[in-house]
Amino acid sequence: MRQTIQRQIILEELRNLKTHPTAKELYNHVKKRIPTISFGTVYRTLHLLRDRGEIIELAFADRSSRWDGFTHPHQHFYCESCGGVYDVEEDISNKLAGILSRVPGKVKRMHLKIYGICDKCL
Amino acid sequence: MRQTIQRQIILEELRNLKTHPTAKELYNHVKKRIPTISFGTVYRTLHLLRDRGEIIELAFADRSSRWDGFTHPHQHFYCESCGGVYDVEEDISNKLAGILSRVPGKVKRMHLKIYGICDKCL
DNA sequence: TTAGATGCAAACATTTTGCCGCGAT
DNA sequence: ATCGCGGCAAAATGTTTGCATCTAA
Repeated sequence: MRQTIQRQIILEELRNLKTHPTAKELYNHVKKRIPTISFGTVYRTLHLLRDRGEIIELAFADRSSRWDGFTHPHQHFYCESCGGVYDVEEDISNKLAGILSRVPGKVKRMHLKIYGICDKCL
Repeated sequence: MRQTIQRQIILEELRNLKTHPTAKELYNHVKKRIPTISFGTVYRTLHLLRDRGEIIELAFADRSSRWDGFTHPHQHFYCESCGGVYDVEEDISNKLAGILSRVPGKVKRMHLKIYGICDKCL
C-alpha cells in the first residue's frame, strides 16, 4: 500500500468533516486542495480504507453512500427533512447482547439507524 | 388511489417472498404473472406503498434497495457472504428507550442492522 | 526501476421520468 | 367520460473500470 498525497488528504478531509459526506461532497472538498483529483481516486480510496477498517460506509435509502471517518462504536440519526446524518455516541452492543446471542450465524458488527426530524428542522 | 391488478400483485408477491428482494428480483417474480409489467410500474408502486407505510425500504451498502412487505417492528441480519437478508423478529425500542430520549429531535422509527455470516454460510 | 496509483472517460447498474394511450371508477 | 395509471424508452444518478501515464518506494 503506497502512501500518496491523495490518500492522505482524502482521509484527512473525511475526518475533518463531521457531516458524513457522500463521495461527491468529499470529492468537492478534496478538490480544493488537489484540483486534479478524480472521482475514480476518491471511490477507490474510500473502498480501500473501508476494507482496511479505517472508515465506515453508511447506507441510507437515498441512493448514495455516506462515509464516516471514525470507527468506534456509535450510531446514527438520519433527518428525513434535511437529509443530515448526526452521530449518536453510544455503544449499543451491551444493551442488545440478548438479541445477538439468539441470531443464527456469526455476528461481526451492528449498526442502529434512527430516523426522524432533527432539532434544527423541527 | 386507484386499485389495479399491477398494484395488487406487486404487494402480494412482495409479501409472499421472504427474501427481501431487490426491485429487479421482485420485477422478475411479478413478470411471471403479468408478462407486460414494466420496471417503472414496479418502482412507482414500491414508492407509493412505502410512502403509505405499507412496506419498508431497506438500504444496504451493496447499492440496490431491498424491500420488506411487513412493517411490524423487527430488525435485519445481513450476511456478508451470500448477501441474504434475514428477519430478526424483535422489537428493540424498549431496550433502546434510553438512547431515544437523549436524541435531539423527533424520533420516528429506528432500525437495527446486524452484519455477519449466516449459519448457512458458516 | 517498477509495481502500484492516478486521471480521464467510458461503461455500468439502478432508479427516475416524460409521454401517450388505456382502463378503473 | 375522466383522469389516474401503466408501458415504454430515454434520461438521470451514483459508482466502477480500462487504459495510458505517472510516481512512491
